[in-house]
Amino acid sequence: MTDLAYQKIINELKTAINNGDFNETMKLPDERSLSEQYKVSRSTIKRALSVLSHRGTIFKKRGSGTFINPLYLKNNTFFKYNGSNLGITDSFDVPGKKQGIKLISFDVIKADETTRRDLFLNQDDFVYKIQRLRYLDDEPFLSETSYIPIKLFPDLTSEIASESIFNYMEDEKNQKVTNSYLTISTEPSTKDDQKDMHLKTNEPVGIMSGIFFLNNGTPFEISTMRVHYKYMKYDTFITVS
Amino acid sequence: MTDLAYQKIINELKTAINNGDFNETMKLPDERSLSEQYKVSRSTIKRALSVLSHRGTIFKKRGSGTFINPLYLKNNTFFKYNGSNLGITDSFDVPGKKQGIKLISFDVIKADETTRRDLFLNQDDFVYKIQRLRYLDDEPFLSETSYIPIKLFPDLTSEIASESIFNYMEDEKNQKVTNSYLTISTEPSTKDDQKDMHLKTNEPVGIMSGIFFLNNGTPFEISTMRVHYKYMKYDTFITVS
DNA sequence: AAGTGGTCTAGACCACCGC
DNA sequence: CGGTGGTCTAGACCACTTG
Repeated sequence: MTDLAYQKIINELKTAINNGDFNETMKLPDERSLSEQYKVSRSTIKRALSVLSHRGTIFKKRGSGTFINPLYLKNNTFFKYNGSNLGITDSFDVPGKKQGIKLISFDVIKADETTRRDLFLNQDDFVYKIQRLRYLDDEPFLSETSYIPIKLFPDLTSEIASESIFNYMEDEKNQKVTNSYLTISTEPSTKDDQKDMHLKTNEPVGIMSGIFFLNNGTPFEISTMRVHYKYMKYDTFITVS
Repeated sequence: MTDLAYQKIINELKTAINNGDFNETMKLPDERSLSEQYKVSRSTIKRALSVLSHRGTIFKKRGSGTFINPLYLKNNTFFKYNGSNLGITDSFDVPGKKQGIKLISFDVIKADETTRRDLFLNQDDFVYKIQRLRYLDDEPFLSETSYIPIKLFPDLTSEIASESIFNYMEDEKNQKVTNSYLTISTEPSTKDDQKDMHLKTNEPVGIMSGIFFLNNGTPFEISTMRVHYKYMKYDTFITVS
């Protein structure tokens, strides 16, 4: 998949951590040892550890060592950023459950003012409006409304929209979605939510809404996702400055 | 405040960007030029640019150059944690509203197994258990349960706990909370939530639960916050790899 | 072909932790 | 004090974009 040294080390360390290889001490080998072990410079080790640290997998203590973040091992979240794909399909990958997508609607409309602003469009640009319902093992858990400029993806079809658009972009068009802004919030469920996701009247939805960008900085998609509250779990690791 | 080269460059570039110095082309000077200009190695420039890129301030295009993220200039509210404080008091700062804290309980208890593991404690370590209710303009909006090891803060008092603990740490003890690992989720409100935060039975709470770390990597506090759904808003910027 | 960012090295020196 | 992570250097070579 990748032949970069630091990526390879990231993956191997992640595997080792998930494997429980360091569970006794919760501590990783020191950087100089890892450098010898993987036969790379200490800088490359630092780079790999830095990525894992920003993901919240590990944290470092100057003078003491590098440790596994205990919360990472709890691993009880549904929305997981796996380090290589920002799409929902991959982010909500639940082992042992099969994902499905049902296309609810697929239209081309004139972008309204807000959409134009967020996607950097001109007055007369058109966008696809796509509504989809996502399933885990035939259980609906997420309802999604997306807007994509037609000029960025003129040959998008309802067939493509019935599966993972991001994966199609990446596999077939060699374009990658590399950045996203998301705002996470929550609301009581609407009647539609209750019908779509089999919710009781007192059960809420999580809302994830934001913009996705291609790697050249072009805004690609606006999306609002309404998520069954039991599947609404988002992990975040924040570092000041 | 800091005398690190890469931090200084981050701040100077940020100022220049906010100043509109690069607005004509939306492009920053190339790395080799910046390296000469700031009289540091190219690696140090790369480090500074990398931080700004992860914050979403800029993005880089191999072969082309480094560009300002247009969204950064358009809407600064996305960058909520670019400031310098992870505390709730500062994070939920709503202009024009006054924050208050009501201390519900303040105890010292023996840490249970999970707490011990998460805070890296020994068998017989004790922790403060602190329950607080937070207000905006006399309207309760967040209920918080926290655990802090007594050995990290032996002189913590109920008076201090009645105000911002993070600000006290920073101002009086010169210790800074620099990292947090939070899981965000949502649930129907409980009877207690409804009473605490004046919620209707169908109105949910947002839940933010996780660990806060000091800048030396020591886990400082475990916290679970139940938030009135209208105040539950979390912004994220994600960059692949 | 020239210019730009990406990866990686080998090593120096500093700052902090715990014994 | 020894061991750990943090900062920074000077440079080599690679991969991609653009004219």
